[in-house]
Amino acid sequence: MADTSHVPATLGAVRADAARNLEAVLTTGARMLAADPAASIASIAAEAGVDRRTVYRRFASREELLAAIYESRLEAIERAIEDARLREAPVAVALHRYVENIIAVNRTWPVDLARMLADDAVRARRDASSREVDAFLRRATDQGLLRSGLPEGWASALLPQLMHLVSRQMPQLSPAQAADVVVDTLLRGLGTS
Amino acid sequence: MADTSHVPATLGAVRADAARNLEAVLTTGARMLAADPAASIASIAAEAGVDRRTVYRRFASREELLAAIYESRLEAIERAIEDARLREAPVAVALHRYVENIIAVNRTWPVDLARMLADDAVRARRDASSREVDAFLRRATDQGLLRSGLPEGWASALLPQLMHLVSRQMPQLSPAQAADVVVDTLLRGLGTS
DNA sequence: ATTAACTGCTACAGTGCAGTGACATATAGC
DNA sequence: GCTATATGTCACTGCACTGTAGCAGTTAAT
Repeated sequence: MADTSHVPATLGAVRADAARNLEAVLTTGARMLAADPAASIASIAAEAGVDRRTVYRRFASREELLAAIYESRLEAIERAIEDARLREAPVAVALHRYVENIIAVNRTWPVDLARMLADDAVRARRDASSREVDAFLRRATDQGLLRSGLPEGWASALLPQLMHLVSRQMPQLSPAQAADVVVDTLLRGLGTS
Repeated sequence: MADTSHVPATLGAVRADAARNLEAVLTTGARMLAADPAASIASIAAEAGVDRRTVYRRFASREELLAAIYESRLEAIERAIEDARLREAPVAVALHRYVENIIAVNRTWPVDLARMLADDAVRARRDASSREVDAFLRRATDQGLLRSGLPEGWASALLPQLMHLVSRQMPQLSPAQAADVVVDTLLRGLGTS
């Protein structure tokens, strides 16, 4: 699930255990920062089973660790969109596939992007993904899957929120089952009656 | 909107300007803590237009300030539930009224209760309110307003999320208009088809 | 007008966390 | 087994925030 492609090339040849540690720090960090954005590096390191100093050997600063975590989420989101083929696939298929993918992303990288939007590069990538989804939602509306006349931006705001909610609140559901619930609620709630 | 009934009785006779400052600190604090839960007392005081020391004259510690803010939100929620008459009023009426009230609460006290659930007293009050709403949702289901067979807890989780979303994301809508959107989405999404 | 309450300002100690350096130890790959 | 690489540990500095103290100035209520 997690990859290390955002790690500088000079670290490409790290040992297997080092790579494991790196991944543990990233995913554990994502989980802890989602629960408490002020989580200290010491607590993240402890939870990930490594020494605080080890984290600093990988990441020059707290800021860099956060950047790596958000980078992981951003990349996972971009892969999720690509895999769903939002532009070409039939809207009903693409919607379900996208939702299922994002739910998996939300569970692995539960961090909230909102805290990183100050960074222009992050914001640009997030906006690009958002535009992609917005375009898809317009296509869904044109094809009659969603009804028109809804408040501006309501569908765009509701969809991520539904996915976020089901990701956190319904851990007993598999991503596919959770996607069923989200899609059903969305299509009934915003669909052509 | 904001009251001071949670302030100890010994402060009941504060001067008018002092009461204004107190209210400013509470509402500004709620707004800033919602945006950044680690906001310092100094920054909250500055934003509220008072000295940091003044905050400490009202609240013995940061913890107490937070408690007062969450208390304000809790109380506002309880008033919102009472006013909606969830047990007696016709379900459609009660639902809209409740949603509209909570949206107003969310905009005045946008803090997330999740951070205070460690406190048993807070948790108990939140749970009591939640039970009240859950009972109402069951009544709505019995009367055919919501359909049965939905995943366990889905309606209970979705409703607050919809209200939260519309409170933050659609500031241009009045509470009544925002309530229209939420109720419409909820009833179509979870209603008897 | 007088008084009591309230506020602003400066300075201070205590604390926890970020980030760094040096050195000892452990381990994967040869 | 040897070596390079990665990790653990201790010890330190710097910084931001919490919480406290005293004093001077301001303002609401009588």
